[in-house]
Amino acid sequence: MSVENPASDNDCDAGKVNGNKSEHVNGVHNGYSSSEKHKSKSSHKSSSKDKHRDKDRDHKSSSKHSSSSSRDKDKDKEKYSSSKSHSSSHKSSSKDKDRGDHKDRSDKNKERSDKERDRSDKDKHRSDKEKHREKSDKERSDKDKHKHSSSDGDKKSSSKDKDKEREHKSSSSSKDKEYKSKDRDRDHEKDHHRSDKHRSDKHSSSKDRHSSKNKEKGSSDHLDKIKSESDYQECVVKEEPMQVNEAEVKREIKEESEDGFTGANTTASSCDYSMSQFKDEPLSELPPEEDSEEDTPLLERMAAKKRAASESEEDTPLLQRKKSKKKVKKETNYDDDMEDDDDVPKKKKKKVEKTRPVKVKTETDDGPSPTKRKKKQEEEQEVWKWWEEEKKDDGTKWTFLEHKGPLFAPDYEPLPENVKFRYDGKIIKLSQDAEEVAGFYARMLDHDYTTKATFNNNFFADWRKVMTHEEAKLIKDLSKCDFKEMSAYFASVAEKNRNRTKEEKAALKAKNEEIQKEYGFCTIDGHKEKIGNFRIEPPGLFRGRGEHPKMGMLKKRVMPEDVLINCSKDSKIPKAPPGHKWKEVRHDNTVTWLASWTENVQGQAKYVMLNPSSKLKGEKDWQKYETARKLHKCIDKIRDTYRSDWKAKEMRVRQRAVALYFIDRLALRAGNEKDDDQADTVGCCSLRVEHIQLHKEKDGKEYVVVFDFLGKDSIRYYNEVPVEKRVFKNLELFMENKKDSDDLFDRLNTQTLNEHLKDLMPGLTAKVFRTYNASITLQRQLDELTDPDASIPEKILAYNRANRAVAVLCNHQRAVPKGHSKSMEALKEKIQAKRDQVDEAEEDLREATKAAKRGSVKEKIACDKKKKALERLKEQLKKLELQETDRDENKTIALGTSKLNYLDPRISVAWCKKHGVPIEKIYNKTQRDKFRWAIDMAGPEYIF
DNA sequence: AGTCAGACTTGGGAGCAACGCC
DNA sequence: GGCGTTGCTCCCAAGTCTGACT
Repeated sequence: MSVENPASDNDCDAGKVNGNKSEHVNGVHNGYSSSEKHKSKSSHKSSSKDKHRDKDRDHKSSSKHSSSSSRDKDKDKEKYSSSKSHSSSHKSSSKDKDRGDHKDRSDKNKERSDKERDRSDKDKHRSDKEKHREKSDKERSDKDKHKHSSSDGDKKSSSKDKDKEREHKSSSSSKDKEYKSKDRDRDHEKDHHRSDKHRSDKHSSSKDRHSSKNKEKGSSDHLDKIKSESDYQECVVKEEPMQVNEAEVKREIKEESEDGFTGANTTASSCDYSMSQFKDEPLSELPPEEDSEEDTPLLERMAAKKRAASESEEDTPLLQRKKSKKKVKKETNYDDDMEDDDDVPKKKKKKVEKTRPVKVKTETDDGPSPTKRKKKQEEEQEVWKWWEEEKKDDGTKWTFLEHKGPLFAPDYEPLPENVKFRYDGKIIKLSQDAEEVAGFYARMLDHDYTTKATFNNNFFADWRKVMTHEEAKLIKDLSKCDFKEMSAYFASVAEKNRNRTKEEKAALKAKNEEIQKEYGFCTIDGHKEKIGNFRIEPPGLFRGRGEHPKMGMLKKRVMPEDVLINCSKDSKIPKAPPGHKWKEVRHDNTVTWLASWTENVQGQAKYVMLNPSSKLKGEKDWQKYETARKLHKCIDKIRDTYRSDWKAKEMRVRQRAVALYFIDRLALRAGNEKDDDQADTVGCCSLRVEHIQLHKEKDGKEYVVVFDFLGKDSIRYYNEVPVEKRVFKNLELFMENKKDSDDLFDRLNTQTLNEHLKDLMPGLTAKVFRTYNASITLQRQLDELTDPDASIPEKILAYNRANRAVAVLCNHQRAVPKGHSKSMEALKEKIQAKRDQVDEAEEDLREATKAAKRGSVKEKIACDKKKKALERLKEQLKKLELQETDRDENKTIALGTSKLNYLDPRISVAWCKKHGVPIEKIYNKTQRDKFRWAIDMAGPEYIF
């Protein structure tokens, strides 16, 4: 198939509107009879999507501005900078948008209530919509029928999915050809639609936006590549077949199936792409095209070959290690060994002697200074080596649990008499409840939130609810309220707190430690463990992220009467505060929470749970990484499966396959459906047509998909990804006859996706791909970037770069730290000063060398000294320069999340041990506590 | 089969303590 | 010891996923 259309022409497809929008909205449940409740929800959703579309436009146009401004700022950046400018630009843009959005918001609120009214009407119309949907499907197939007289398969696609499934099972493989020719014909068709007016405003503006972004992007860089993995295609298509690896692949697959892999039938043979083509380039890890030192494609390919060769052996060292450690002879059963190794969290085959708490000496390299000694002592605390114990498999989380219950927020302290609240210029003495809530708002007066209409409206409505009758009668307009004195008072209190004397601070610290001691620990199965959040959330105003419709609502004070306590029957039951009682005391050992309550704003349950260093959390974490490692073993098979599914006859299967490809390759989140009373954010399954743009050619690359949407926490995901032609064609197909606000994957949801994944591998869910790809990326980046002969600071920089690559892959962004530019300037000055010193020292050395040549022993000694001084200075300079690079590269990327949640800690531990880097340089105290199991068990040869 | 509540993980930001430099 | 900076901890919102219920 040849490329027939210029790049932008795909845009028009999204605009080819016909048919009823809810056809597609409801498509997820296509063909199944749904409950009335569901029906109304679905139809409801379609109107909300119009709203979303408007919102998204706002968001997009504002992002255009910011990207160009940040372009100027970031002009002089070296590597990595371009991808960051995207992210930073987005953050500022969404803030800008927030400020100018009030009107919009109230309109939307209105729209929402209209929607509520319309809901019942929509229910009525639903059956009509279903008819429309069927009609539309039929139209599609009719169209195809025109083109291909033999396309009987597609006629069937107009009927319900179940029927289709049945029919397709019996239909022949000729349908593949059909699809191919349909694809071709759709290309033709799109040519006709080029002048379609739907391409117009939105698309031209978005094109502008993207072109500005491209400029901003500048030359491609390492991290961008990791994120966009732009040469995935190149790898797949151009990579030389590797004979040796292919053999290994076959062996591995055989082993996998022997291992009990019960995946769906992979039809690799019928696939256009042979396995060897991508065996060596897992989706997560692609050789950059044209980058500097560490990124040459040739090198990468060589590394990939090396990797592939070593991958097949990867478990052996581990096994050997384990065997030698345990001195257990298990030579006869390979599978058993494997399980022993990999499924430890699930079951330990060999019963390990139950460990008592032991003093664990941590791996510090600290010097003997008093403070450090103290620190060291703290680290030598009692540690429960739970990972050496046998794991229970019966679903119970504990047998004994005792704790003090949660700590409640302090009671409200009324304002001093001299702090006044004014309404319409007049001093008003508020009742205590009204004053407390007013205080919540006054505290946030300087915050962006109070410029948002939604926030203000919600706050005011809830505030009025706690007012006395008289207050409510009087206070009717928020704009007439003057909270300034209150705000100033809170600011002064904060100031005073900051300036507390040493003694006051010490007293406060002691008090907090006391509280921590009393409430911060629990006893679980004979061990004392730290609790994560023993404080009940204090009342305040709800701060939803992004455009949250409930922002500003009052989060009420939680009372003991709202709280459930969970502990064991035979424990000392915690006492409710005097004069109060618990809502309930239960003894449920199948859950891990100690206390819970339901928060009033969203009606969500909140829990008091254990600290990440605890057994319960650690075990779960360990298991998570083991599942990801299991995925590593069958990832090729799974990739084969979804690639062959791109050609499936059923739309449902095709959509699932393409979605899975995105989840795997781009580490997208699953994307559950959301209600209208939450911010409009999406993940893979909930992507809408408006969130992607298709370009047959963009910046010299073929079949580019541009993703632009708000993900979790309303953080923007923007990525231009060249995809394989088949994916591209499928996307065109999915977008056909849909509106911008329609679901891209209308036959897919997270439940069905995860069900499918479970069939491919037990325990597999969409989330596992993120963990897997993050961890494997770290491991490979570390292999690639670490120079064994480099200094420790250089190695740490390499580690941070590898970590950064993962953060970019997972789209973990942060706002540029407040004082960033200032601190960078200071650092630059420092570097310049050091350079001057180096120059001076060089000059000194030159003269000293001259003198030494003709001079005495004394002068030679002086020369040596100068030499050493120069070396020292150069080293210092290098360290500073590394610091500069590291800090700047980190400007808009948040490393913490990936480090804490996605990277198998054993990879980092092994790397530290292998390269002689102290673990403290990578993990701080808290992180070391959390990952103690990994630090203890991983040797330098550990492989993910 | 669909829906929903419950349980748990993931996520960025605010605030403050600790650190390092002068 | 003062001050600026860094990094840690806490906070709590927002996801994912499961399993019970209808």
